Amino acid sequence: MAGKLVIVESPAKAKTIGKFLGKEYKVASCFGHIRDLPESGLAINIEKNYEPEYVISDDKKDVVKELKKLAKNADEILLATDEDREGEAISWHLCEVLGIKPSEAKRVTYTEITEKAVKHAVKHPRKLNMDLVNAQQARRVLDRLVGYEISPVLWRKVKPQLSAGRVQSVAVRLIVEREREIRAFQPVASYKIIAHFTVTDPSGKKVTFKAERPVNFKTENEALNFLEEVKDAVFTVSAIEKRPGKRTPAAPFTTSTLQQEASRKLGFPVAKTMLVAQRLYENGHITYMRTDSTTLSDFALEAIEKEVKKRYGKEFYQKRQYATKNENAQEAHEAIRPSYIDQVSIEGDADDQRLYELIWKRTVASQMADAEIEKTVIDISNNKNSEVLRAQAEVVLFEGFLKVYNESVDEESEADEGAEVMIPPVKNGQQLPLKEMVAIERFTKPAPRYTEASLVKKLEELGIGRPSTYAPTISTIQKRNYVVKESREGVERKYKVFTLCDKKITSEIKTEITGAEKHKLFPTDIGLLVTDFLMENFRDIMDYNFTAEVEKEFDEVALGKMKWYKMIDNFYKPFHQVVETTTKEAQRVSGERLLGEDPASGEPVIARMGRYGPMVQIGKSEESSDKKPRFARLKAGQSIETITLQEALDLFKLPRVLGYDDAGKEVKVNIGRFGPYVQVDKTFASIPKDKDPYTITLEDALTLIREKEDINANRVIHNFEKEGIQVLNGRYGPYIKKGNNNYKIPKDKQAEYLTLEDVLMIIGEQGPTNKGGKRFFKRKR
DNA sequence: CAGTGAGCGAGCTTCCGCTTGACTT
Repeated sequence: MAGKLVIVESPAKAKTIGKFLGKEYKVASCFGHIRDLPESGLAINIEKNYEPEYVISDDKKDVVKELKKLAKNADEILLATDEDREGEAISWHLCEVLGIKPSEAKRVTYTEITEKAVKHAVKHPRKLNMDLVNAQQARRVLDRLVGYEISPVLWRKVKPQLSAGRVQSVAVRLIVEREREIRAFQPVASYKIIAHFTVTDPSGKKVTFKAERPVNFKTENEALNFLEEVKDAVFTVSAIEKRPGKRTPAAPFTTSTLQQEASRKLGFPVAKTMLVAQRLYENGHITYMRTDSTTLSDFALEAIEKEVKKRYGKEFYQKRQYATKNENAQEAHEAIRPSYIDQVSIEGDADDQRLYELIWKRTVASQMADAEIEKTVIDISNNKNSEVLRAQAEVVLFEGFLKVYNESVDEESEADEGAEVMIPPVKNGQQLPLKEMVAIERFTKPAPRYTEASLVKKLEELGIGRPSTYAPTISTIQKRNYVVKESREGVERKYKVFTLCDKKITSEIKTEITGAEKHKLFPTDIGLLVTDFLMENFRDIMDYNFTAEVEKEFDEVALGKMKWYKMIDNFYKPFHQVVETTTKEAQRVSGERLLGEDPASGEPVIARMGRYGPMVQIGKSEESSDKKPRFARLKAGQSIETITLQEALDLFKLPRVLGYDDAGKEVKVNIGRFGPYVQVDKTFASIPKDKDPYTITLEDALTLIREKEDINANRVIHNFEKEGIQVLNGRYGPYIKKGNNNYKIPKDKQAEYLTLEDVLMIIGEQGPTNKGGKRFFKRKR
């Protein structure tokens, strides 16, 4: 049955468009890129104008087979991939694979997925834009050259298995530099003056409100002097100012802003946001979730107008167009919005519903009126000096979009000490009885550490990365162990408070917790080391403007003003030279730091990067003597750059013998590759996070060992020694193990009653579930 | 799973952007 074949990228989109076009058209999906450079090897022919070698990706073999079949039976093929650089390239790859001459390809694009737009689009195909395709090839080749030439340098000079890339290395640099800023930060103390006044409101009720000195006093002395001066002062209202203001709603969601808001409002990590959004998209609840555009289609605008007027009244409606801020935006999709605005809520689990609700509110609010605000500022003077205290309050006169949605901000503002937002009506010249005044010591704060979402925001501002890669980039830099997401407990800090009450001044020292962090990104030692190395040797690539600059050149290629391989050549020649000289001349780096002398032996104590991570050692291996240095690995949260001599020496308290069990065997505690553990004979038991290997009691350690022995005793269900096959109890229930391969036990069989014949049959029928161990899982990444 | 901190190694590791799977050592 001949017909027309339309190829789009996403299967969910194929379904929607298929409905619009009817039986005459077959709409299929190619699931994104179908070909790419092979994973291993450079696969770029430097001599032949950087000709890339493309292969069909393993996971796309079936897709391509299916598309070929459909193409053979079609009398017309329409390439309807996304309208951006990558989409154009995907269409070109489809041509190459399906045997279509690029000059004869029929390229279809539309900006809005409505029946009218799509039907019009398939009737008016254009030609393939080879300049745009070449800009994509340049992008792809550049990324491969950068990644696959710098990474091996790191293997030789720092540590095997490391990676570098145009996006990830800069992301790590941001975190490294922020951390160094924070470490170097010296808090500066100052004194904040807060006064509380009590007045009687018209109904006769006593109301207390707060006023502050706009600027803090620099020193304790100044603050105390001020309190002394005003001890007997009379306070009066010296000015009242009312200022109208307004607030404007935020633009509809892009991938980046959705990730930020879901993080702030719902506490989602970016990967979770994308997972949930994907589900909402596949179920037809929202538009595409990987987008850099804030544009709403005419269809959506109309629906939102109707919804706002119906739900809130027409004074709440205001039509708005949002220009996309990001210069790099490709705008192949709409903003992220509900597919059907009249659906306020959807079916699904709690996460689905919360994210949908967020998207609904943001979308609707974006087409609503400004909120009108009245800001009141009251100045309070006294008769003892010229200082002015200020009380501020905000009243919302008209809610506007705030009725639906209010965007959050990144930095949690300082905890307000019992602030009274409402100010009772007071008159100019009115005397105000002082209830209490405090001078409280405050400290300046360093720039905040990045969260996953605030890092995405920063990357987007720099034009680095794309909506489809923000979440994967964040997980890559964590997987490579350049960065860890952690919560850390703060430290106690003392601060002074002077209180003026009933004409007496009292002083007090209080403590607060400072520097506590929740789910923030911290660089690891290897992240610090690699960033320093790259900054030293590949400063151009690490420049925050590198991507923006090459993007300009990709644009030149896309406009046909420059040949793509010429552009790459201009970059590669000097770049490769740097790779060569760095490989030849750069020293191996280990971040070695001398901490001091071991008081017991007089040997030097050194912190450095070892083969298995950051470590400290006492003594050096000298060729002349056969004395061996002692080693210990750093604990989580410790860093080569900041560890002190004492902290380093403490690490050598392990391994230690806690005592002996009933049978007189040694109970040992140590920290291994997988964390702290207790050992008796050949039984190892991990020490759970809530216990410390330095302080764990013999009793607790023995309990852990007994529990572990129990598990071990129940581990082996059957052992067919001759055949080298075992039936074992694993983390996910019983399984069969032969050599390094594992096999599932069919659901209708009970592990206990399996005979050797049963087991052999299962092995014969099944492929191993893990394909010989590591490889299988590595590939999935 | 589990000590390590290498001089002689074999062979391997790695990028960024498009898109969704299939189901567990």
